[in-house]
Amino acid sequence: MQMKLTEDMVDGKDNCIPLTNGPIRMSLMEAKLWYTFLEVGTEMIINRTGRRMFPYVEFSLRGLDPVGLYDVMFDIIPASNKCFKFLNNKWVPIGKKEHEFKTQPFKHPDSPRIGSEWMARKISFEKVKLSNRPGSKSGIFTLHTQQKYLVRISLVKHEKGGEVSVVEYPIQATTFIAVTAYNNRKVADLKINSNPYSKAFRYPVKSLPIDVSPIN
Amino acid sequence: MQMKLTEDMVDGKDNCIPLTNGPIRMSLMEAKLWYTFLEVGTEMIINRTGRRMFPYVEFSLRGLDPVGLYDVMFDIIPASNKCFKFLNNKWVPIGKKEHEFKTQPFKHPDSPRIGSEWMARKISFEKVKLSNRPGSKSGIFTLHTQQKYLVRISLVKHEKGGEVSVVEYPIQATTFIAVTAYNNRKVADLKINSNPYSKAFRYPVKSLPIDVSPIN
DNA sequence: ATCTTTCCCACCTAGGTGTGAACC
DNA sequence: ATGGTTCACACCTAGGTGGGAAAG
Repeated sequence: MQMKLTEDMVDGKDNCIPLTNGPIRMSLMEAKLWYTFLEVGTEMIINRTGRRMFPYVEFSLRGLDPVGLYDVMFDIIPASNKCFKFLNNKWVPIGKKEHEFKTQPFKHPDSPRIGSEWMARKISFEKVKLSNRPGSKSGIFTLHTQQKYLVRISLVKHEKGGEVSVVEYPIQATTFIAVTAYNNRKVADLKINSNPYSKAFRYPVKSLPIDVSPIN
Repeated sequence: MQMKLTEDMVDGKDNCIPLTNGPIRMSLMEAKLWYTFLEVGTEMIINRTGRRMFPYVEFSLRGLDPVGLYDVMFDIIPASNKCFKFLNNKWVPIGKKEHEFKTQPFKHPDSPRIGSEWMARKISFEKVKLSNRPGSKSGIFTLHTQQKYLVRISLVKHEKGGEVSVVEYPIQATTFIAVTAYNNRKVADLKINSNPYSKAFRYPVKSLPIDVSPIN
C-alpha cells in the first residue's frame, strides 16, 4: 500500500530519509527495504522462542544536544484496532483486535549516552525479537497474530535533577502484521532474497520413493 | 612461574581479584585461567590476519566517579627487554629484544561512558587480535615473536575544559610470549581444554593407505 | 640441517532462515 | 474439513581453533 520511495526524496547529501518530523533518519538502503515490504503487506514471523524482525530498524539521529544524556527506546505498538485475515491474496480486516499483552519498551543497550555519541554512529535494533508466548524477557515483544503493529522510537533525555523528558516517534514505514507462517508468497520470496540468513533455502528435490523390493 | 591463586585471595563477596592497586578487578574464574596459563608460561599465537588472545581480558571496575566521563583503553607493552627461545621445555632469554612496532592503544568500543555505567557491567576485550604483520587496524596489535608482553589498561577521565587525566594499570598476570606456533605441548593442551572454539580438534586417525589395486 | 612462518583444512561454536509434516 | 501453530530439520552466515605439510 502507500508510498514508493525514490532517490529524490533523500534528505541531503548523506542518503538519509527523514522518517518523522523529528531527528530520526533511516539510511536510503534501509528505508528502501522497509518500503518494499510495505508495498507487499509486511508479515513478521513470531514464534515461541522469539524470532528476529526482518527488516530490522536502523537509523541515525540528528539535532540532539551534544552533551545531553539520552536513552534510545524501542517499542512496538498497535497500528490498528482491527484483526486481519488473508483472503484472496489480500489482508482484510475481519473484527476487533485482542487486548494487548503487557510489554515493556526495550532500551538500546548503548543507553545512556551523550548526544554527540548517539549522532556519531548508526543505531541498530537488529536483535529485537518477536514472540507469541507471554514472557518478560527484555528485547522480546509478545504480540498477537493477525494483528497490525508498528515500531515506535522514543528519546529519553536525562535532565538536571534526575528528571527526564520523553519524545516519541512512531515510524509508519515499519507497519507489519504478525503471523506464525507466511501467508503471502511474495513476502516469503522477498525475505529469502533480501535476508542473508535465509538464502540458504533450496526448494527440496522431491524424493521419489525408492523401490527396495529385493531383486530375485 | 610465580603465584598460585587460591579462593581466599578473593576480594569480598563477589568473587573478584584485585589485580592492581587501582580499581581493576578480575572475576575469580577469569583470573584463575590467566594464572593457570602463567604457571605453564603463556604463549599467544600471532599470525598475519590477527589471532584473538586467549584467555582474553575481562574485568570490572570500582571506585570511579559515577558521573565522570571515562574512556577505557587497552594496550600491549613489552614485559622484558630480552628475546626468548624454547629450550629443554623452558623459555630462556637469549638476547636483546627487537625494536617495537608502533601500535596505538585500543579504546573500548563503549567509550566514552559515565563511571556508573562502566561499574555496572563486565568490561571485556575479547575481540582484541594479535598479529605479526605491521598495520594500523584498530584492535589488532603487531608484536614480535619470541618476545614477552603484557596487557596494560588505562582509564582516561574527561575533565572540565576538555582536559583529560590518565591512570595506567599494567596487569602482570597477563604476561605472555608471542609465537607463530605453540612450542609447549602443555600450553596447547590447556588452550584446547579451556577454549570452546578449539574443543573441535580431534587427534587425527592415521588413515592407512588403502590397497586399490584391481582384483583380478 | 634446524627452526620459524605460512597456508589450507577439518572441525567446531553460535545462531538466523523458511519448510513441511504433524498437531490442535 | 479448515486453518492457525508447533517442531525438528537442512541449510545457511560468520567466525574462532589447532594441526600438518610446505615454504622460507
